[in-house]
Amino acid sequence: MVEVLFEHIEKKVTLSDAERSAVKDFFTPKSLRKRQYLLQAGDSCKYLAFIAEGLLRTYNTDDKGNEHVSVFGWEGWWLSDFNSFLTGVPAIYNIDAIEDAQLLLLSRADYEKLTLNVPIMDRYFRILFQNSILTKERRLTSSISHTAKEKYLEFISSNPEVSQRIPQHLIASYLGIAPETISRIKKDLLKK
Amino acid sequence: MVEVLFEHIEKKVTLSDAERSAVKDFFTPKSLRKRQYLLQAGDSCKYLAFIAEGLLRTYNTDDKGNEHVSVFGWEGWWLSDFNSFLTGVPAIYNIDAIEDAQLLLLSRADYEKLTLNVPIMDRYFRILFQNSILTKERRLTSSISHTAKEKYLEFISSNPEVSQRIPQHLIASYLGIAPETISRIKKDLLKK
DNA sequence: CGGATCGTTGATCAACTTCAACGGTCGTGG
DNA sequence: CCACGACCGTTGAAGTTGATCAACGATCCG
Repeated sequence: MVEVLFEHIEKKVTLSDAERSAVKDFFTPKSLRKRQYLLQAGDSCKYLAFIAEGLLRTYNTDDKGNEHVSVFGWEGWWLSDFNSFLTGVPAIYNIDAIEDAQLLLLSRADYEKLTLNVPIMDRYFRILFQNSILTKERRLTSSISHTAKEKYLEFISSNPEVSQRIPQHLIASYLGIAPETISRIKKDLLKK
Repeated sequence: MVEVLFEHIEKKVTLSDAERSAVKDFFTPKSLRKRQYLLQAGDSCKYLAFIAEGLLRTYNTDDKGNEHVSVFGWEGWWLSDFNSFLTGVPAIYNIDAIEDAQLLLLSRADYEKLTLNVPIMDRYFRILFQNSILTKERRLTSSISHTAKEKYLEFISSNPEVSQRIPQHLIASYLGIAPETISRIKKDLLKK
């Protein structure tokens, strides 16, 4: 399981054997069943979770009781309520499993220790976050300037495999459009 | 001018004198007049720009010729077309000055050198990006789940001073709503 | 002074949401 | 092992929000 993690890390930085074994010790494996929570809003988010296998979602519930998916995570991604994780305030997001999952957890304290003891991990996370910013930037632009149809097509074409694994009403929630609208978009596409 | 930069850096990490003078050498000052471009779409983005003074915007122009502001930057922020900066591909964003500005530029090569020579700067950027992710996360949630009115109110209340300095049609563009809509929202608010 | 820039207002229109009802499929407990 | 309920997607009809188009007024600046 740790191999998935190293594989992912070594796409971005090179680790010595010493570093590799130092890194390994900070992580705790955890498995999650479908529908099981990793984090519930209101709790403090104790961990950064690396997904070795499976599919999860981060979502929040607004004042009117509507759920909004904000992130999907699958093999090779990290999830957490970052704000809660970093500052200790109660989480506003829930995280649960869409598919059974295998995770590697990193606690707040260990995150600090890891980046201090193994400086190259600062670099790894810096690069990771850099890429994450690019992704969010793109999504923001898309969310602001594209139609529902464009957003949907963009999503499935930039995530061809995972989009198959995610129920459509969750994709709708992620894109901020009504599930019925996706239904109609698909119908519309078939006509042509 | 460099003091603004150090002030900002030292909010996140502590620098030794040696580090401080090492860091300083990597930056080139540049001043920009109102309306002047820092970057034009199509060019490659050569620099990360730290804003010591002034106000800038990042925007792109879509197929229909509409401009979409994606980021505002002011004192203490960094701007660039990240993707272009990191990968060298032509920029899709324009960056120009809304107010006269004083910048400190960091080239791609120097960014690499800086983070390699002064590892604590990896940490600085890691923390910077961490925060940037939080901001974008929030904006994404807002953009997906809030009404035009809520987005507008959120923007001015979370950016009380700068929002005064930005023309309203640019705020509209940033929020992805029509300028007329902001006009009507304001009118509506006055009634109460 | 005259044009460019920015905000306002009114009228119309389109995209998408909401509400309601229905059909299919999956999984769990009797 | 079947039946029932939860879950998910689909379809139709009606309603709303916000965009678009057009015209106008104000202000700023060269």
